[in-house]
Amino acid sequence: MDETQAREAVTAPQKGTVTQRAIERIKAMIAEGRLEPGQRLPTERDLAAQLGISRSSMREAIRALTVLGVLEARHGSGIYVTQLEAGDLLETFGVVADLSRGPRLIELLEVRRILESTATALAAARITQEQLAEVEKHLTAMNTTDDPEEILAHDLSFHREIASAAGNETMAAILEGLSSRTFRARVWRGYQEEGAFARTRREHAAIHRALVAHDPEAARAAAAAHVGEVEEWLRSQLTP
Amino acid sequence: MDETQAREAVTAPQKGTVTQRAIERIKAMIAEGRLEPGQRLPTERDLAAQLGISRSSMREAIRALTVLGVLEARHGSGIYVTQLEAGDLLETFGVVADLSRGPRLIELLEVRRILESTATALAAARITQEQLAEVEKHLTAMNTTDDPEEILAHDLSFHREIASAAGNETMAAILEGLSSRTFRARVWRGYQEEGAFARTRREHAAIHRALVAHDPEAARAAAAAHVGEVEEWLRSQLTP
DNA sequence: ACCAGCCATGTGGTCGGACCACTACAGCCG
DNA sequence: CGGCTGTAGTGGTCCGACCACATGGCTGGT
Repeated sequence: MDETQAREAVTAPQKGTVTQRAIERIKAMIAEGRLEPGQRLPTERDLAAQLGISRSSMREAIRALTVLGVLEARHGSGIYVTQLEAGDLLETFGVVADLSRGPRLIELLEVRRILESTATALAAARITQEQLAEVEKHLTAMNTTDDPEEILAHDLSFHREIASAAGNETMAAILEGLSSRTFRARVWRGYQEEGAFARTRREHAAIHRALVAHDPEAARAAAAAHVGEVEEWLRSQLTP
Repeated sequence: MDETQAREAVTAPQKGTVTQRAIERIKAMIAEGRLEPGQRLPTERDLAAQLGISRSSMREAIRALTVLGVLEARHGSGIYVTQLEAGDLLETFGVVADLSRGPRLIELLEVRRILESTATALAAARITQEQLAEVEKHLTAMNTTDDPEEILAHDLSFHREIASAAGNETMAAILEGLSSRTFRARVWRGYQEEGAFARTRREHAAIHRALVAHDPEAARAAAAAHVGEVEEWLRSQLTP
């Protein structure tokens, strides 16, 4: 047993699986600042040797941190720490939305209503002319096409631009996850069949008016009503 | 159609790594309801054979879904689908908080302020006598000890009980992540050194009063002020 | 001298097999 | 009948080999 292994034996008392320990070690390295965003890590083989575990276990640890958006593996090049930006880390939030059903779907929508209304209110106070123009672009594009796929895409962009204008990228990323593609697609499926499409258009117009007027309270109310509308519909679907 | 496309048509679309595909396959199985919460999956060896990949790759996929809180592996027993409850899936949210620094920490705190104030307002309207008693238990316990570790624990429980009383488990789970252990510990380190401890006690008392009075507006204001206080302190620390 | 293209090197990605640690259950023994 | 033990089956770990890809230096031509 060499000195490295000897130190490990004292430092790391057998808690949990070796892979779990490896995950914690790497996370700790980043938290302590020993690994900067964008920096390249040692190779899988070296890392495994450093922690005294096999490459297989180390790969599982790396894979775990990869899906969490903390690390990024580039085939043939190396492993890198992500920029640790909101978007990188909160991508997993979409997974939650995708796998949630029934009552939890409504709870998620409730959270979205709270955040979206506040974000829209903030946006009304802070939005610039350029950002407003971008919002309008998606609004008109949404109203001039009949392709549901395209409408959905512009709808998402519409809200994303607003959330971004609120000046909190973290909140924007969370809302992005809560409005993830499959999540909305699932809800939309039966939603627009009930002729609620015109209403959605009116609600978007109301939000836009509040943004133009820089009226936070009106924006909050309009956004809350918009999400609440979907929320109510979904609630009625679950308890017929 | 070239040869590559022809081969893909017969076997499987070669998009991304095999592990990534395996993750998607399992996620899809759950999303489609073919795997129920709590259900036991086939063994790693069987799963690998079914998808035509090696056990190593399958293990990485399983590990990835494990850290996301979707699956749970019990040594010697098997792999199971979690209950897919908010707590299971949003545990990873704590990782984000742990690895966030600087401006993003403030953004996270801002999100927490929005959610916590709303949750506290909801709790004021809905809280029962039993839940109120539980809240009071942590409040008094927090005020009758000097052990910072214990104070922190009761502080966390205090807010968790309130969030739970709001009736939205998903929101409670998110707030739990935003107040994760290391996150708060980091902030507290220098915070209470500035004699802000008495103020924290007053703020908690104000929140409690609002809950007793079933006054949502007062509760919202008290909670917003409470989190905002920490937020302001942190902001001043970052831009000296 | 310069540049394009090739190729050696090193990296992550995949595979198969072996063994260990643990759980669960059936069957045995008291 | 109940507790105990043995055993089959599971996830956990390790090893070594090979593949796919990215990179940078080197070779060959111009």
